[in-house]
Amino acid sequence: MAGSRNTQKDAYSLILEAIDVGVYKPGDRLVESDLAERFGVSRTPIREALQRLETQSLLERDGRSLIVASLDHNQMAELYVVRRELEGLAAGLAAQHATPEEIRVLRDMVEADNALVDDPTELARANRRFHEQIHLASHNRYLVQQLDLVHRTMALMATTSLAAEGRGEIAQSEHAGIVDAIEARDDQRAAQALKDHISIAFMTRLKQDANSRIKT
Amino acid sequence: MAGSRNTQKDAYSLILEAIDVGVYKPGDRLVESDLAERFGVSRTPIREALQRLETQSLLERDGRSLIVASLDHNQMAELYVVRRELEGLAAGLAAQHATPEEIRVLRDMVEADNALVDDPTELARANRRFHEQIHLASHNRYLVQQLDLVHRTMALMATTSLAAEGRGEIAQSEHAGIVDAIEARDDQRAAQALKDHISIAFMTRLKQDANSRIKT
DNA sequence: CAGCAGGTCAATGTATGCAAATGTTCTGAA
DNA sequence: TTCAGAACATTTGCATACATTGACCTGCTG
Repeated sequence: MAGSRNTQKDAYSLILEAIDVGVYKPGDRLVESDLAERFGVSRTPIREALQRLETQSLLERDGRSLIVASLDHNQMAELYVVRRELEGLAAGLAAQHATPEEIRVLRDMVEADNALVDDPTELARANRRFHEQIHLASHNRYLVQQLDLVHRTMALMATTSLAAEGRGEIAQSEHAGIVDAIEARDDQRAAQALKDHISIAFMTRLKQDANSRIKT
Repeated sequence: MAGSRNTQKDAYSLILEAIDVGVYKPGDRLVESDLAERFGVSRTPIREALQRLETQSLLERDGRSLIVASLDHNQMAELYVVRRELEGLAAGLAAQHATPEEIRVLRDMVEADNALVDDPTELARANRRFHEQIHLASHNRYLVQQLDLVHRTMALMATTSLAAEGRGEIAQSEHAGIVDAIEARDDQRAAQALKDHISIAFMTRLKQDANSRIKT
């Protein structure tokens, strides 16, 4: 009976979270009946959840069955190109449309997150919240939607670039610069700052990958 | 038995097409059992299709049931902002990564489409193919995916901007300019040309809407 | 006459059964 | 020993039956 924490969450969120946490890793096969049993529901809602995840390309077909999608180097590079552009757009729009309250929240977040620079896991979570706040400040629901998709896809990448030595501090100062630009209502600078931020994050990730390859 | 054109298409494509063609218009309620009967399948595949369409925000919930989403003025504006940016990115990437064959196909398309300037319906179809070809030429699967989403959402807008008087010819010359830039491998110019093209299309649509409002 | 309560009905959400397809393993022969 | 083929097991896809919930309609009461 230990596992019977029947939260009200639907199958979709449950599976998504399981992927996010790493219960299911890229390449793993997801069997409907297994999931149904694990979550204590029938196959029907599981099927629906799986199809939704497939349309978001978090899952992909391998023959007839579904496996957790994995990102090779090319896919990562392609994803970062799109992410860079969309995040840049979001920052620019945020500089134009964010309310004073939203900007204040961003500022507060940066300050609060300074305390987390030594905890990569928590920092990653905070980082996600920060970026999401910028997305919302763009006041463009389609942009928010598309960036959600991008970030969900990024969950397929094993590590966070914030785990890199010293990356936390630097990312924090970049965040501060982005908020400065938004506060100054300078959309060009905000967009550029966020694009640069993403580029650096990507480079950091590439270096991490290069290291882990050699270690293995 | 006339209606028994049992194409191999799945429920998802069938419903999508029905929305595209205008069988179901924004605001219409989609009832599972009706669709099941109409397409000669059970509710199960219909449900799955509906959920997929919902995650793509082509359908939205109204209470417990699903209706075809509709775009108000704000949503249209927001959508065009995102579209402009993504299409611009696609053109820039196409200028960098398109193969000579892909560029040749684009060039041929523009020439062939010159014959269609007086048939808005056909021109709209051709236009879609042209843009899709540019998306593919970007060689970025995530960008293609996101632009697919944008274009599907645009199906919710009633008219095509190509129906406007004289818009066909002008759009054609804009297309030619975009291909020129891609062929010259000038990604900046390609991106800007496509962005401008989208801006003009948006303005055209706004004017159309303004007219139809008064007429009504 | 208006508003509320109760009931009825229709549509959604869930479970389960069945058939078809796919992948796997075991056996037999070259 | 290896490869081919067939039987078998697993899993998906679809259909149908059942449960549940929300909406609407009617009738009663203030």
